[in-house]
Amino acid sequence: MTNRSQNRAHQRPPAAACAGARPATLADVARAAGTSAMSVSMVLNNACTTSQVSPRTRKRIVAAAAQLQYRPNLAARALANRRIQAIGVAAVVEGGELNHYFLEIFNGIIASATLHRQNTTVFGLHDWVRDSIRLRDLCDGRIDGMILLAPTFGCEAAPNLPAYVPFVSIHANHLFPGVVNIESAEEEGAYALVQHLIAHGHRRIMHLTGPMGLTGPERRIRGYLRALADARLPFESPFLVPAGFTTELGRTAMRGWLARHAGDPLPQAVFCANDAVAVGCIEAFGEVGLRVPDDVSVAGFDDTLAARSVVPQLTSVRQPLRAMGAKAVELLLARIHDPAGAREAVPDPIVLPVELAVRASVGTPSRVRRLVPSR
Amino acid sequence: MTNRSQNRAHQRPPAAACAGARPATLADVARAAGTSAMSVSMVLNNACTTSQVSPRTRKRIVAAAAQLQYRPNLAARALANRRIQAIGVAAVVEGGELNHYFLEIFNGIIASATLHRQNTTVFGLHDWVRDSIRLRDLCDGRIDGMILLAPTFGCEAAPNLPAYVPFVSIHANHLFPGVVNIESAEEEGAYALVQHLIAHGHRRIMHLTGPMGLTGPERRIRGYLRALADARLPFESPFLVPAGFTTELGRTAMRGWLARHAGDPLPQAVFCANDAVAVGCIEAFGEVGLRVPDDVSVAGFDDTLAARSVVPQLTSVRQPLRAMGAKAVELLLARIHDPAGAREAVPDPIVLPVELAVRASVGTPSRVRRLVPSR
DNA sequence: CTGAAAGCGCTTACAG
DNA sequence: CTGAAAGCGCTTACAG
Repeated sequence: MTNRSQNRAHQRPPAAACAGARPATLADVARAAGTSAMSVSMVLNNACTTSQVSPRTRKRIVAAAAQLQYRPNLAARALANRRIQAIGVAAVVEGGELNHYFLEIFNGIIASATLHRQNTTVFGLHDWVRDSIRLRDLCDGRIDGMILLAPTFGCEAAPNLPAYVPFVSIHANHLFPGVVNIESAEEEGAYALVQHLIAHGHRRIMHLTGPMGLTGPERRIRGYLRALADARLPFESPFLVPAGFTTELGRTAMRGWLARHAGDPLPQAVFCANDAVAVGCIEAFGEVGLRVPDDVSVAGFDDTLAARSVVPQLTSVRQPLRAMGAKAVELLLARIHDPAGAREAVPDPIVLPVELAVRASVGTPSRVRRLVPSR
Repeated sequence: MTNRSQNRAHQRPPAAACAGARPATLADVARAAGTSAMSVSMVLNNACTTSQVSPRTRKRIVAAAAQLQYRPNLAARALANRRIQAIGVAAVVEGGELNHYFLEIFNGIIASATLHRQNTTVFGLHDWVRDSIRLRDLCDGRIDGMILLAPTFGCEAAPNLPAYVPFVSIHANHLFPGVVNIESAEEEGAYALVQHLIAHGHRRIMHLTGPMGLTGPERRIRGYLRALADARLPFESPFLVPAGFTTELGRTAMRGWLARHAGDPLPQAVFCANDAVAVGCIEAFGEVGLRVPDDVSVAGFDDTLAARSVVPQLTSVRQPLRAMGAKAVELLLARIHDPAGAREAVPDPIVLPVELAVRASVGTPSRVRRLVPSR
């Protein structure tokens, strides 16, 4: 008995079905079945080389494997196969946390990955540009491919991605050569949402924007402007208010606007860059006694869990985040299996449709309201 | 040139810093530096065997490794070291999604794991008991240890965990021999919360419970009952309402109660089993025109993102979910590094303190309200 | 100071 | 039908 297995023997009080202190290897199974490791490997993998194994031997092998609770060692298998059956997911951890947006997409990724028997490894980055090297260092055999969640490299700082690992991005801010990007029809979604507000009779429609310089927020602004123009509503620049992508920033932006515009006519409806911002916006209105949707309508974007966790629930634009995650996994696996072929078959970027999620936070316009300056 | 590297050469249009179509190996670096693989391994790992390497050789090795963008292959390393530098996180995917509770704990796990340079692999299970075998099959070298998130095996169905992989659980429903469980002071939290409601003047306090048969919900009920008793408030059984752990179930439970008890005095405050339930509860009140906190106070539990994403924000019991995730990683790593030793040093279960998160959803009691039956 | 060699546990041509 | 052998890319005693 080696020193190693002695240590292991002490690891835990003898469990019920503890078949041994050390996992069984192929050689162990071969020995128990009175055959060679090769035959065991063939049988257990249903491999279909020229070689065949007799039913008798096969039966003995299966029995021995079950008896020893044999599980092929993943590291050894990965080394021999040059595939580790795992995909990576890289996302930026903002303010120490992965957010709702991540959670939704990740749910799609993990469902699809599990279906395809792939492991999913999550990498939390601090900053896309600064962690570009880490991204590259992660390509050391621990994953077969990687999904980049909303990467925001500028054109000037293209990521240094190795050529021998396939990448797929979701909501990338820029397109990278060789990396398929999965997007959604954000401009159309924003357009439809604002049109919806207009159909409810709203005329003075504010937009709290996302962070500037990013593709997503810009598309939402374009949809907003186009919907106003098509409805022949005037664009009023005080109604285009920079916010960000968090509840905090939404609250601050709306609060600030109310303070600066005391006495001015309030917006009848606010289209927010995402659901989190909408929540902050509703809070800011609440602070000055305005109720949603009675006094003012508010709408979000993304339709994350947050949209359904607010009272009233948010009218929002449903991005197919789960589907986007699942799609990313499928594209990635196609490339992993056929690095040369899968490339041309796919349009780049892939754009998935969005749809309006109509809920309670949008009502009909109330009479013109203003905040009394003294308040 | 082998067939394999030919394929790889076509994988992507020539990238800027593409150092080669195939990742460099230790042998490649050794060749470039004019030395042996062993010396390269020693230098790159700062290994401290008896062996030494001269500064000149060392310099050549470092230069060659950088030039070739050498990254040690993880699978090969894992095979040689019997450690793959990864931990697993197993959680049940309910209704196709990982929830807020998962997200919070996972944020703690990934932060700590990243700090310790460990990969984090997420396994989505459908059912603890049915997937018990899958859990075992995952222990095939792909992870060095595993964290079980809120496992709910009954005593009758103890999981079949292999002895050679360490496990740590968080909020386990039962304790397993050899698995440290990390908990939080849920009963005390519930007690403090109800005490808080009482201090605000509430007397008729309802509790919407979590799923029956689980430790967490039971502890919350005990805290609730004890707080009532200590304040010499009568326990009224219609005020102990079974719900569940989702917004849906919270809404349904509250709605149902209101329908069944039309004309009865309403609760002044509702203590909900978690934040999601509280959101559902607020919605149900909203449907019959009752406002929170003006007409009725509502409090949650857990203090997940949901608690801060509702308007009004929820008074809740803050569970240190992030800290629990981080703690789990640390305990697990201690066991991985010292399977024999780390065991006794640690109390089991570990109980972390909770604290009250006071927000806007709890106010002072309004006069006695009843719903008109006709409504 | 340096390197040849064995071994980690698999897979896969290849030769009986 | 069956198995000995080489190889995947590392690490680590061990012998110069």
